[in-house]
Amino acid sequence: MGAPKQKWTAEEEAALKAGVSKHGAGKWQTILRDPEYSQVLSSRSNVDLKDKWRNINVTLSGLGSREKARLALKRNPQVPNLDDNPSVVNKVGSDEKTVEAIPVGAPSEAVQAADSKKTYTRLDSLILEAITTLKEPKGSDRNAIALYIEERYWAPPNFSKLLASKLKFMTAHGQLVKVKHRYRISVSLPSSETRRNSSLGSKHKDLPMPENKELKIFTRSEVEAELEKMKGFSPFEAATAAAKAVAEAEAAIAEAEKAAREAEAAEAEAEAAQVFAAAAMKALNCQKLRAW
DNA sequence: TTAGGGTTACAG
DNA sequence: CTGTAACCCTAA
Repeated sequence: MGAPKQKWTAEEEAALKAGVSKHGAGKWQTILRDPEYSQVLSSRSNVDLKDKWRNINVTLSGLGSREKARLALKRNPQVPNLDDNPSVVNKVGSDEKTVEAIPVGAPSEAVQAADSKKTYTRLDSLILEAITTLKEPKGSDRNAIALYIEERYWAPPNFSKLLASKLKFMTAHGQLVKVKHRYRISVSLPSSETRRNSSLGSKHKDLPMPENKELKIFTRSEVEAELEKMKGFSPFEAATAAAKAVAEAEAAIAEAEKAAREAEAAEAEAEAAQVFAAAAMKALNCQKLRAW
């Protein structure tokens, strides 16, 4: 009667996915309580979150005739809407500031959403989420984890390499348990301790836990949501949002590179951060030029 | 509160 | 008419 159907927006979906990445699937109340998401999801209940998450999963794995197209796109960058202009795609990592020409005087109210949506997600969280969601009694193998993340999120071309090194690292630190090519989540949560085995002795110098560093990983929905919002904005507003996003991406790169110097295990992550950031810049630039 | 099963509304 | 997504109900 009064309420026809409240379809989920891209923003809401993005918030949900981000929430699941951080708090884990099933912690709907926790996600809803998180001030970062409560704003976007204010009109949703915990049950709504649960249902939506189920829908996403069902559609993705259960071969909905609709998602088959998605599966086929695998390697293809997302956002089917705005097709990439081959003319603009290059020049990502190295040179830069394609955004310098952008007037930054635009009102900040436009970027409020970008502000609240801190998309800093750790690859660790994604891996844990994958294992948690897959719920395989014996654990999930690398391929299953990779497929999960690739389908649900946004994976770079060299993701396989990155994932392998990450899994190895997490296993070495006791976060994961590897048995016959299958990974399970270690019993105790990350908060406890990192099993500093003194008996091992050797030159082990108590690493500063490279895991503390945060990686910026966009989910498909997050990127889509951002672009969708920009479509409705004026060119100035869109440009401001794009500049902000690129700035964040560059910050993420700097962060990752710095960490890479401190811990050799972070090398792959620094590389990944560049790929993610590059793709984001490409997408945002493309949209920006369109609106301009 | 959450996980499932089931129902209704809407789009193709 | 069929499939999908939001919504609803109930058991654990």
